[in-house]
Amino acid sequence: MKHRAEKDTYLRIWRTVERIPRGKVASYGTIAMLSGFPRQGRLAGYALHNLPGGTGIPWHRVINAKGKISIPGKRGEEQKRLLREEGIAFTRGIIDMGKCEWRSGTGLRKKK
DNA sequence: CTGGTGACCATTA
DNA sequence: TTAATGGCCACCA
Repeated sequence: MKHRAEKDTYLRIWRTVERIPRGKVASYGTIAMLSGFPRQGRLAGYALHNLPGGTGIPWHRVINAKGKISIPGKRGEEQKRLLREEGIAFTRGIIDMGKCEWRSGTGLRKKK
């Protein structure tokens, strides 16, 4: 095996998503940052879009920075349903960040 | 190589 | 408040 460098990028993101605890959510940008790619939320989205099924990775715990679901179509509806089952509250289709946003420790936070 | 697209984000007006 | 713009990376034709 030789070339696998590209997939490695996705694997990193998938691994980070796997770390999200139940009942919490994280934005694409956060996932990218924790994976070692600051300001590359697009990659997180791309990686999850290419996420194969049956991996057990909680892809539904990843949303955009606005606290909403970025996935169009049926897949998005399914995500909303899964999040509700985990106790995530939706207010007018928006998740209460700051309450449900996952932090990988006390050292990480959003700054303004 | 070039250009376009995407489950994004922060800044600016 | 909403819109528009730039940036950043990976993939595809």
